[in-house]
Amino acid sequence: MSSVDHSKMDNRLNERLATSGFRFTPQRQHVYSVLLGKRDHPTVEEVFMRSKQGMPDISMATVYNCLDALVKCGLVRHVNLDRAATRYCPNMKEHCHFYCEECGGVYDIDFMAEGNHHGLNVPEGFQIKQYDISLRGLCRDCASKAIK
Amino acid sequence: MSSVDHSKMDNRLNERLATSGFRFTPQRQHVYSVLLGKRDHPTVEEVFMRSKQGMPDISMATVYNCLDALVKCGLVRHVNLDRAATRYCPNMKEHCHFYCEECGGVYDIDFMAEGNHHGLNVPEGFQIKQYDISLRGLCRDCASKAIK
DNA sequence: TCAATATTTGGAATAATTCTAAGTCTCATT
DNA sequence: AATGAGACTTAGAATTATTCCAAATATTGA
Repeated sequence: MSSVDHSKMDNRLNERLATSGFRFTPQRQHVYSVLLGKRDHPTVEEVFMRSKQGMPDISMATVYNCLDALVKCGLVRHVNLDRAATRYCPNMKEHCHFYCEECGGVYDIDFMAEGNHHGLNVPEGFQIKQYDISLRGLCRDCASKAIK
Repeated sequence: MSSVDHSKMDNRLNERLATSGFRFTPQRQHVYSVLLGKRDHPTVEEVFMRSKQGMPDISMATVYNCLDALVKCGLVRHVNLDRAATRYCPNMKEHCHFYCEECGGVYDIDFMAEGNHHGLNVPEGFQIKQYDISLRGLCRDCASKAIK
């Protein structure tokens, strides 16, 4: 038995894709399972390398396409931390990311009522030097145009 | 009289550069004044174009260098919102960024005790669809190595 | 099964960022 | 004021990330 429950994952994936108007394809299934398999916030390049192990003919363009579809249907988040390549994260629980300026590692940080840093459950020994909060959505003008 | 107080700005800039081990140069001064002049979160390309108006011989590499120096000495923040180019912001007050998915505009959002969205002063009519919080610093391993 | 259309593929094209080497400037020290 | 060391700027090449494109293929609903 693998670490990921495939039938359950596929149902979830199929449903989410469908409600966003996307089709269910082996490539999207595979890329999603790759993300679930190792939750280390890989770059597109890394997802591509890992995906090729089980699906040697998959192309880079398809990996981009799959990741975009997964983000658009709410199964994956994309994370922009520095000026380097975008990273991907299949953890959709409310959480934030800690980026280590020294080693480049990315860690998930949960929110907690009793967290040690204003509700953030920052692990012992981690030093926060800076934080950023960004919101996405529609500005007033675009929101009012969207209604019409 | 220009909209920016140059003597005051130069003092501030000179001091900050010096304490971070950087030199004060006309290019850094100019790039900083360009950022202060129009606070619309420009990309490097945009900063380059604007900088050339008052300093026609400045090069792209220098703009990158200047922006990096300004970020490192704490006068400017760099903002990564989507997969597009990095943007820059000279507002060092505590605030966060709102990115409009439709028009691509970027707006500063202040924190307020009486804010309407959990302490965020989101303007009337703006629709928040998603938010991201990211922290930067040192992870446990890198922090312990840094002490030695 | 069939048609319509979404997706995949590989490669080319574009865009963002970094690197390099040579010349120039700044600053501290004479 | 001259000098030397090192930081900075410049232009362009190189690299890296991402998007675009057109043809082939796969998926879905009728």
